[in-house]
Amino acid sequence: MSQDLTSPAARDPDAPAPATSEGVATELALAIHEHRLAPGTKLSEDEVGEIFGVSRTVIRAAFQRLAHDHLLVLKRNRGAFVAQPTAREAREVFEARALLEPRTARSAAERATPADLAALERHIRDEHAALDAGDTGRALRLSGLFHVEIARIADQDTICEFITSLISRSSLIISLYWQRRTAICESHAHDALLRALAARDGDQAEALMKSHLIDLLSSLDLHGAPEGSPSLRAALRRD
Amino acid sequence: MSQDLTSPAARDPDAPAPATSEGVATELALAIHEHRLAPGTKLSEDEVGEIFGVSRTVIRAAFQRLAHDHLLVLKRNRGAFVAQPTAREAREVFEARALLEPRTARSAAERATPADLAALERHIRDEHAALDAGDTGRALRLSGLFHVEIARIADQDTICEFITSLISRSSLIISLYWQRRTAICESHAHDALLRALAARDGDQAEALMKSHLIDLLSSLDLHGAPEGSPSLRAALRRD
DNA sequence: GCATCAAGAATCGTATACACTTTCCGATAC
DNA sequence: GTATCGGAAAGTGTATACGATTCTTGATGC
Repeated sequence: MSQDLTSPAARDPDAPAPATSEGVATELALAIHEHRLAPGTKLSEDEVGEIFGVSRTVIRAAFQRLAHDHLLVLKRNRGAFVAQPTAREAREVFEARALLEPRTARSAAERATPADLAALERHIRDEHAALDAGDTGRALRLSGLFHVEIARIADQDTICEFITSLISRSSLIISLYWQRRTAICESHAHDALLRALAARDGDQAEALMKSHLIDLLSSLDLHGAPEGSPSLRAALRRD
Repeated sequence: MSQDLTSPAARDPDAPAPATSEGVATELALAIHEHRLAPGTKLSEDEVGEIFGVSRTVIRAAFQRLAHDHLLVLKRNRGAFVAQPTAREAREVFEARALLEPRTARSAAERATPADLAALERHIRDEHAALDAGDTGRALRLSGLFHVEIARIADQDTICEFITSLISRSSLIISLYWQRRTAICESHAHDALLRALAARDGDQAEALMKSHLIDLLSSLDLHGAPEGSPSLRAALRRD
């Protein structure tokens, strides 16, 4: 429906087919994160099932998983829609990140191995490359993965899971509320974080992460209506 | 299987039937929280479906939801088992609670209305009553609900959701690792928290919550093998 | 007597079928 | 011309059926 899940860019031709609910969920999450599926888009079970070559049973399981992560909203007897976070929800997500991520960055600084640091550096390089190539969707996703990687380094699975979920939602939030005028992306903040981690400086890593999150939140415009096409359509169709 | 989901105590006879996956999930979660379903117990789809009078389709959805909350563990082609949190997982859950709950208690202190305080007081009364009645399962569940209620008062849905999930897991953890010798339950800590909230004292609420969580964690025995029947059974049956 | 292996039963994974709800669209009344 | 009502179409909710995997159990060989 309107979005091209079938295009070569959306589905890797090498991968034969996910065929599993987890695979479908991952694929759909990727499409949402990279903004190929716009907030408010309705996902039909039949249609998605046909695209992935599986029955509605598998699709429904994938939808349920994504709904639990707040990437989709399920409306009984009406279907699944890509979530449209409200301004309030956006503030709450960043509030939660502010509670979790700074302390996690400190732990990461204390535990990071050379391999970890190399992985982070690679993330930053990829992010810059995507930006230069003009692929902002991919750049934003990689930017989020940088945060997830830090949480992983901290070696706290439970907190890492929460942070992963929050960053996943942040991706949607940014696509709705990002102010284009601040074109200078936050890459420098990630560079500084990496340096703090490499220096094993927990204090600085915590402080940097804290201010980075504040910067991120302040770069959003949470006062006006959400950006993009959905605002009009959603208003008219009252979903 | 072994546990009595069919007993009057397990299923309210007044309620005709949940019939929905959410209802089944709630009912099963309650049974796990009150330790009527022991960690490691296998839940058969057919059996649970027959008990609740619905098909496996509904049951599977409920299982998936509970697995996402770490109350169940799904093993492909083998079935659903009540989770058995490891000592490491227990530490992680309390680590996450330590990051989230103190600051949330502060917010709650700043926002609590008289109605909120009354609800908290009621929770404490119910908890004491359950303890006096010897129903420790119910008492522990109410003790957890006290924390959830504080998160709800803080009016942060996202964080509240995380805390709810963490407390849900804590219930399982406590059932596995609780040391019986500390019989004096934590009721006094809740009383003190309530007083801090009533006094609008955010600083004290935050401090009290922090120390309360430390006390809780230290009352667990995370060194030996998990308590209760599962330890032996699990060792023999190597799940 | 013990281990190994195979056939059967039990259970899960997926697809399909049917019932019910929602939505859409056209006809009718005002 | 507008609003309201009714029926058809589309889509979701649930149950059932069938294939695949795992577990059990009894027989066989060493």
